[in-house]
Amino acid sequence: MSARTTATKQKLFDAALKLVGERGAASVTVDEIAAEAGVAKGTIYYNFASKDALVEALLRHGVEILAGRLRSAESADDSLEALVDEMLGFWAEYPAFGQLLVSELWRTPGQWHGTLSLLRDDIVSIVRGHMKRLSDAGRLPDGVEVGTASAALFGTLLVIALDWQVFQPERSRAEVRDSVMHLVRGLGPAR
Amino acid sequence: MSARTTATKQKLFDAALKLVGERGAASVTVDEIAAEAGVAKGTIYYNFASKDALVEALLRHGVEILAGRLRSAESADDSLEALVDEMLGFWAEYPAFGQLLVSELWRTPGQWHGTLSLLRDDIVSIVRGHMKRLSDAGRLPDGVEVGTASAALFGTLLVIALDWQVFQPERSRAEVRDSVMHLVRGLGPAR
DNA sequence: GAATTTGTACTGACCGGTCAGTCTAAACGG
DNA sequence: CCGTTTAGACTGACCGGTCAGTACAAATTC
Repeated sequence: MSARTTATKQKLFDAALKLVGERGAASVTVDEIAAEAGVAKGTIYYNFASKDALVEALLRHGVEILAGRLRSAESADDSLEALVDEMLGFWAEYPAFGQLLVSELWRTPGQWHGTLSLLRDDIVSIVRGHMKRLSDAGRLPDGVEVGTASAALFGTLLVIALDWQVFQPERSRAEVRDSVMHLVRGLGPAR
Repeated sequence: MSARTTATKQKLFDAALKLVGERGAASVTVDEIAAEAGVAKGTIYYNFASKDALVEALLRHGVEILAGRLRSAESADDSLEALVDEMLGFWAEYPAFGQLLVSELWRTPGQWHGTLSLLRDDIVSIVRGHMKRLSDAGRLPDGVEVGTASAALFGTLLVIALDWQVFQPERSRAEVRDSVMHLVRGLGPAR
């Protein structure tokens, strides 16, 4: 794949992500994506087999970036705060990807359900590995089921990040991160 | 409104909820909804001004039910467990409504964003009232910001319920509820 | 000169919305 | 009682626009 096609695909990803995240995959037209990317419609069909294939590639691409970030964040600082912070940073940078993901991930017989299940597992298993390591090091309280907790943490962070972006954009990332940490460790009855 | 139209609207809500939840509002056709409800297409337009209006009515209807449940649950048992349990029960009963909500709620300039913001506030404020009462009674740890926490709790429960329905349907409601409570009060570093 | 992109024009299936007409049960009049 | 009218609810064929995908010749890039 030449550098030129890579650049074209990148433009298409950016454009598609923006539009699809905002308005949903089904209601965005291929012509709009082409216009937003500043590219001819034919180019889309030269690079992708169909509109669906473009969206699927977009999903894979996004998850790849997120997975990469989580892995490198983990090697830099293995605390739970660091993981949460990195994920919030990703969602802040690609809010449209969060919107896309959240609106497709739990659609039972959706066209991307198979793909998305696998992608979800990618991310959740990274989180799980992270938490497992914390747990083994005795840095998590006893009794936390790592599998359940990591799936829940991923979903929770996703919606909290979206809520932040959409309904409370004035809050800072650090503030949100602290709220999450606080929520996640402090909401029990007074002790 | 006659009993007949009420029944028709109910059939339309059921049909629309099923299809729209599964496949998304934009990709479900009015003909499909009519067929699923066992009703002629014209009937839909007799009862609702447009496809959008139908979906909007559906959103209001669903939130009304949820709000009613939360209010009555609160009067029966004011613990946090009871609130969580009731909400999980609602999502278990209307999974398609959860799918619809999650895929539209955070769509920034979406056609239903205005309506949805208000509906979200309805629910969140019920949760907030509930938590405020717990907080005043000294049954929450100090420092919990009730506003933030209630929005986060609502979103968190929504995605956890969806994840439960879609990816881990074999788990029982009580089991999920306990995980949530555990997550929400126990994930901090070992103390 | 091969690969990629462009621009424009086109097709055909699909879909939201319309509308003239049907059905039915209740109200009315004799 | 019984024919007639009225009104609300419902029907489904149809129309017009939209949109994914195709076609292709010319231009651009490597």
